[in-house]
Amino acid sequence: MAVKKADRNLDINTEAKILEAARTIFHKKGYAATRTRDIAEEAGINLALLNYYFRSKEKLFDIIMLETMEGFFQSLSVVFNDTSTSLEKKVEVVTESYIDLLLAQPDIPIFLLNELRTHPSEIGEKFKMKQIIMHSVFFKQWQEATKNNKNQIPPLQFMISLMSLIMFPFVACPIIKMVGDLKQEQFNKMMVERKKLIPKWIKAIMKS
Amino acid sequence: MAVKKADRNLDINTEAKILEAARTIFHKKGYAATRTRDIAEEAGINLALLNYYFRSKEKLFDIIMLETMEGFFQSLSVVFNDTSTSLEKKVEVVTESYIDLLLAQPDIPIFLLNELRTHPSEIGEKFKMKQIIMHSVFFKQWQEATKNNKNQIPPLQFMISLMSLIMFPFVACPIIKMVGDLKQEQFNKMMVERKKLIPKWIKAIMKS
DNA sequence: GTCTATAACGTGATAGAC
DNA sequence: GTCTATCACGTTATAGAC
Repeated sequence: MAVKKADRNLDINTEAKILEAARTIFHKKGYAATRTRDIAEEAGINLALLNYYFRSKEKLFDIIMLETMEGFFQSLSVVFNDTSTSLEKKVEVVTESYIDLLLAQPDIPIFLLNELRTHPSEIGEKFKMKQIIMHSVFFKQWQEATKNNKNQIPPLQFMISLMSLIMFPFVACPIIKMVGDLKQEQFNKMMVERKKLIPKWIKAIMKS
Repeated sequence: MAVKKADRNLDINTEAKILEAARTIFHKKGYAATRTRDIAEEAGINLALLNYYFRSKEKLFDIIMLETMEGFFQSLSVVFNDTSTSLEKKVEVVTESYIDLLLAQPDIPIFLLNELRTHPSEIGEKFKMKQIIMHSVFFKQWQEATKNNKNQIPPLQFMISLMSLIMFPFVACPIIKMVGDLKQEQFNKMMVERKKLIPKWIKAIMKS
């Protein structure tokens, strides 16, 4: 018997509803600008229930922050440590998968960067990002590929540049839309084009 | 007659002291996380005095937001519209001047980007950034220089990439310091090295 | 588990003396 | 102009009925 659902959340439990709402609001507005009332309303439940499940705004935020960082760095770790693909292929895959990820969730980068800066938390420190990135297969391949260049680019500089080209446009989205006079749809189309451009540019940089 | 000064602000007027304090705190924490009490304390004055001079937190913020945007885009506008320099020189100058600017005030980019995203204000709209950038001498020179390339890079894509390479490292500073295990001093040194790397990379990209 | 009502607290803003 | 004291309000968190 089909049941009409005004809200697709009706079939999941309350805890999950609150988590999904918290994710949405925190990502969009950041910790300080978020009110627990907004989250409760977004979840379609009462404010008291939020504290019943998660004790406090801070504890709820920590959960969202942790899962967001995990989700964000997991893709990177998987691609970077694939021993079966070439360096060039890795650049293509990481570009494409991150642009797809950010087209779906464009608020993630600035959320993470802003909270890491303004909202002191030990969660950031737990991540062994140094291990994930600086000791990855990707890095060894990159050093191998460039070891005969006359001016070898420092690995960290290269890594930062790749991530800059992929992520910064999403961070600067409001300004880019103003400068280029773009609607959201046109912005997204431009980011899809970037999937092809970035690997090409990276090749050019590596040969320089 | 020399006067001892525990605080270099003692010799400037109260309004200027409040503005300087507001700039510091807003840039560091953003609008929502800033309390007017913090600004008053930083300025070494009483909370009531802040409202006496600026009426409200919002009005004070608008002043800081406006001057910050002006300062940030002014450099760009000047460099981009210099008719006496070549395209390559412009890339060098804009890279160097912006990296110097951000070494002195590293919080500016993420402050601007985060506030433009989360804090609806009409100030952002006042800036004719489209005029400044898309109709600049820089852009005309760039189109001229690349018109014979087989795959001409769209101007906006190019512009975004240049700005990404310069600004994103400052936005991602906390993560970069974690990944690379760097102290602030080492991070700054790396950014100084980037002044030479970025123009070289941009040349490589233009030839691709 | 879920709600209503309210306590407890923090923050922006003002009144009024000096 | 500058301060102390306080108001007014919004927000987090809890008590207690159901």
